[in-house]
Amino acid sequence: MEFTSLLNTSLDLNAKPLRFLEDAPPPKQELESSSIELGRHVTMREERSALMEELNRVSAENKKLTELLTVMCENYTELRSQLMEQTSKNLGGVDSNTAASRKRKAESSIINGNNEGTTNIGPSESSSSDEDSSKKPREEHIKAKISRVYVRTEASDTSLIVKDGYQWRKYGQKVTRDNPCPRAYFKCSFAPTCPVKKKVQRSVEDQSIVVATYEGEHNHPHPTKPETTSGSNRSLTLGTVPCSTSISSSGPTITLDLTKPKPSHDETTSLRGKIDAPEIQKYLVEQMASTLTKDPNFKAALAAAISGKFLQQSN
DNA sequence: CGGCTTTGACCAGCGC
DNA sequence: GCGCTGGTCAAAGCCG
Repeated sequence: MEFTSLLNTSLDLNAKPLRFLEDAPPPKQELESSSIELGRHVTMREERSALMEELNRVSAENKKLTELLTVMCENYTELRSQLMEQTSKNLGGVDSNTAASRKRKAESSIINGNNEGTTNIGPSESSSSDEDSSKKPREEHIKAKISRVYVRTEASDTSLIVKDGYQWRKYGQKVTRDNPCPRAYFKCSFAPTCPVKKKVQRSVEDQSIVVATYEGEHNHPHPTKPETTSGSNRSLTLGTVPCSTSISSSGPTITLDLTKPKPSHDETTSLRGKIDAPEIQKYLVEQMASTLTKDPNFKAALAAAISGKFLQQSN
């Protein structure tokens, strides 16, 4: 998703820190000398009021950022739903042979270096696509249909259920060699002919993260009503809006996936109210922070921006 | 009673 | 060829 086309995500480091440096009371030594110069006219009350003012400004900015995040999520939701509709229109029928056939070799080449075995949660595990980009077009066809979703749940929650709005039927569970946590296999049961499969397994390194791997594309519209997976409410979601971070197979893009279950027209409006709930906002911020801090690209960009600002300031 | 989950058995790919 | 492994099948049991 092209968030950058919707929002200016550049780091505006001038916003807080520099203004803070300008407005905030000077360091202790300077404060002493300046207070001497000013004849001790700077009272503690003035200092406090300045701090309060700064605090209010930061709070307002925080609120503004929260609203920005909400808008961003809504835009993403809308775009994704549009994409899903277009995809379902263009791909009315999906080649079921590729989904049904046992293609362990091709699959392992796709999954290798991704999450299998290493289970690195972060952008370094961008999926497979880069490694195999020089290989056969058939693999490109397959990889286009494989996506990965990371969902943070409680580590104590042993259920491998990821609510995404679709209806899934569990057809198997297996303990794999690389991961002591069992892997669950699901088929889409919303439409009998739907070839989509889903594998759900906990991450080795962080058991609070559940990795859901989707294979294939739904050949039916998204259920209008949010479905509870397998009729169970055991999965950890926030009300009816399961929030998850997802890393698509098409690249290392990190997205905040709020489309599961995808809201319908009237639900889109109600989504705003759900997102406005404090617990949702808190969770969103946590998810965002978690995702961003795990992204080396973000860290590098942040470090470059900060160092750049320091250099600029020193000059 | 229908749909779902569980779980052991089976199958196929892969490496040695 | 054999063993290991991941993926799937299908019977049995559970549940609303």
